[in-house]
Amino acid sequence: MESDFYQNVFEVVRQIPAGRVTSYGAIARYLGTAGSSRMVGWAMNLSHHQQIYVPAHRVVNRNGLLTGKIHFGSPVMMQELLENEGVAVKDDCVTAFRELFWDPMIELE
DNA sequence: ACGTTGACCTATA
DNA sequence: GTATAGGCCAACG
Repeated sequence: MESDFYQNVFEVVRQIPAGRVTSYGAIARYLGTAGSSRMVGWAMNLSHHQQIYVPAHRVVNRNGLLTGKIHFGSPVMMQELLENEGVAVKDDCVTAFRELFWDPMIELE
């Protein structure tokens, strides 16, 4: 099924442990849609429509920048959520992003 | 139906 | 290491 792509994205994002962050490209690559990372972003956009809660705040871009904070309703909500989970965020960027990076291809293998 | 936009990434200069 | 260009597929107007 084609829509499985989104469901898979939501599932992977849901598997992200608290205090951890990942990138759209990592998920896209894990799903085999490497190069089309934008689709992951669209999936996140639909995540708000999902009945289940999707920790989209744990998903950031390759630079660790909170690009999608605007889509959370409040630009500070995403940062607050991350800080609440123990993720240090400065200037809308994850400080220890490299340390907190969670790769589904490695973690989930 | 066509054109533009978008929560991005990789490559080249 | 920074800057610019291209590519990707789907949804919105």
